[in-house]
Amino acid sequence: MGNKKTDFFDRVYKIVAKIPKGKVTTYGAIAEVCGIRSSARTVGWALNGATQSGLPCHRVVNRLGALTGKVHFGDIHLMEELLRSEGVEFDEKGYVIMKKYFWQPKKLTKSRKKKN
DNA sequence: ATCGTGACTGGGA
DNA sequence: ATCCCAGCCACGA
Repeated sequence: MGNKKTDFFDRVYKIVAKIPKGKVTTYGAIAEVCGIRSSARTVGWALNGATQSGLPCHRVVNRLGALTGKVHFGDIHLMEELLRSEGVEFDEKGYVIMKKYFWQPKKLTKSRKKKN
C-alpha cells in the first residue's frame, strides 16, 4: 500500500526468500532489484532484522562471495556448512564460487495481479 | 532537526 | 596484486 521505506524491507525479504536452494546472491543484486542499486548496505541492514524472520540470509553474500554476514550469524562455520549442505562450493579462499552459484534475482512486478 | 554507523560496492593510489 | 577513500540509503540516539 502506501508504505514506502517499510516496503523496501519487505522487498528484500521477498527476494531473499526466493533465492533457490544451492544458490547465492549478493547485496548489490538485491539492492538493484529493490531499486536502490547504489546502496547495498541498506540491504544488509534490512537483513539485520531478517535473521530472526526465518529467511535464508545465509544465501546472501557480498560480491566477492565472502560470508560477511557471519558476524551476525555468530558462526561463519555454520553459514558455510549450510551452503555446503545445499551443494554450494567454495574456493581456496573460502569464498563462494559466484561464477557457478550466483543467482540473479528478478524485479518484483507490481502488476502481477493476473496470471499468477 | 542533525550526526554517526553499517551484513556493501567501485574506483583510484 | 593489496589498501584506502568516497558514495550511497536507512535507522538509532
